[in-house]
Amino acid sequence: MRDVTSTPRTARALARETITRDILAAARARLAADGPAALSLRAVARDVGMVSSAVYRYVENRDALLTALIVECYDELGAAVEDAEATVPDRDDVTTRWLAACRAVREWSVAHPGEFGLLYGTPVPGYAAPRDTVDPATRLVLVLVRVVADAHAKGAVPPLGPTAEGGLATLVAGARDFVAARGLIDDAPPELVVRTLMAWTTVLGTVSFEMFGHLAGSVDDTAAWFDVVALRLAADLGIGL
Amino acid sequence: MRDVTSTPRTARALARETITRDILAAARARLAADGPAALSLRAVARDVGMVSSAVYRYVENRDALLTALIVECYDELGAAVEDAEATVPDRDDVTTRWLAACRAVREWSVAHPGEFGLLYGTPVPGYAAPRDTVDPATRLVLVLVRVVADAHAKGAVPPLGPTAEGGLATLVAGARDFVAARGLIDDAPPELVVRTLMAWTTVLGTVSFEMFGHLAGSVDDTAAWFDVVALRLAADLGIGL
DNA sequence: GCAGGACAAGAGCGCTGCTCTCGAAGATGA
DNA sequence: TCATCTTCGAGAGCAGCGCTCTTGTCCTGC
Repeated sequence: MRDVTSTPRTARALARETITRDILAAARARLAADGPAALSLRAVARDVGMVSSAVYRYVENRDALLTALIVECYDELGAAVEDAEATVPDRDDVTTRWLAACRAVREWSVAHPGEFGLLYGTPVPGYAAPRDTVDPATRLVLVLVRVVADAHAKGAVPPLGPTAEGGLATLVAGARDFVAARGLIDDAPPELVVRTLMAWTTVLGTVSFEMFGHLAGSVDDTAAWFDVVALRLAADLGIGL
Repeated sequence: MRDVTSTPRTARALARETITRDILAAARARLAADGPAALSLRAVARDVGMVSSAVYRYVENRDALLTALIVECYDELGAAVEDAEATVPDRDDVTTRWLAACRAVREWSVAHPGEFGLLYGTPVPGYAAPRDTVDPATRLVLVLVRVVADAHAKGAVPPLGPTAEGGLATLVAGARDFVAARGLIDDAPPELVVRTLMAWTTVLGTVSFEMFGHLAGSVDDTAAWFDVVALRLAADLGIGL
């Protein structure tokens, strides 16, 4: 976002920076309050004491504002999960590290429902997430993968699936390249990759269900339910007892 | 929706019925084309050749229109899954029945992205799904539960989870009541209920990931990926080989 | 046949995203 | 220092939105 090419920090450039930050902060507050679809550029303009046309000096359009918010939220969520996982003292206790990371995902989501909807809900109508957003999105997944990779290095092996055909490797080729490129596991067992991807899907699905109200009537104590799910996923991954 | 109390089918009542149907159909088309958040009452009014205020004679407001569409979509999806599961000839082949039902969920969703977003995506801003929508929503889940119940009756038992504490029963009390009230399994094993709920979450999570683009870069052949997931879920449920 | 009700259309309110113009203020080169 | 050039904020305006109210017309039940 900030220009690297040592721009002279004139009064104008400084003002521009702070005002841009203000606009983003106001938009973030609106997002938290009303949800992504109701985010109105005019409303954030009023919040920062500007007329709507003036904010177009700082933000290209509504979509650009949403993109900036998406990046910010992915980053915040990723950081929260990183912190939660990193503060588990016993680094050998992979199950606890897994649980801590998963819990952090849910807790951030519960605390930020509007932001969650922006990240993982229905894409805003005409809006297509640009490339800038995929990188911050991986930050969170990386934490989970790292935990699984550590467990795998310690000898944990997931139970084999029903059809252990060779085509599995090409099916999840993208995901395998992803972990290999980051030096986590090279030549990861396809079954492990499949199970990790499934687990991540279930984690987010569980949070989604809770956030969007699809668990109503089936489960009351959603926090306890989430823990049960996360622990069973750990077992399916070959982690834990 | 339709009045049961034998309304005299005068020309006016007849016209009212067909026009209401036209409006719903137009709204459905708009929903499929533009997604739920962009559904505009004025646009559907134009599509049916009316002025916007005239539509309010037939639809209370935008939320009511959305509710009607939600019910219609849940019903359509439920019927599709029911059909797919029912046409599996070998009723003893529970795995195939499970796979057929799961595939139907994905295929309907892929064919109806806008509708999927309405059902399982971010709730529309000020909109809260009324009670009318929860019943049609269960139709689809019921198919999956019935398959699991049949497998259970045949002796299938899911692998025990990591912590088989007694609290599990109260945690999923709502879901157990749900299946008991419909005479599927009374006194269902909590572990089975947990596993079924988890499986349903993963199925929808997988479809969600595909629909909302979170699988991009990890998996290319999403249809094959879905089958792999569904089969592993069957295994985790104690169904299948 | 006539009164009452259903209906379609139009105007209007306040909101939205976004564009264009204009005057003021800050930055910059001669 | 001063003229120029750029940036900025405000305002007006366009087209669209959900929704309400009024008006005139047509249909239906008595």
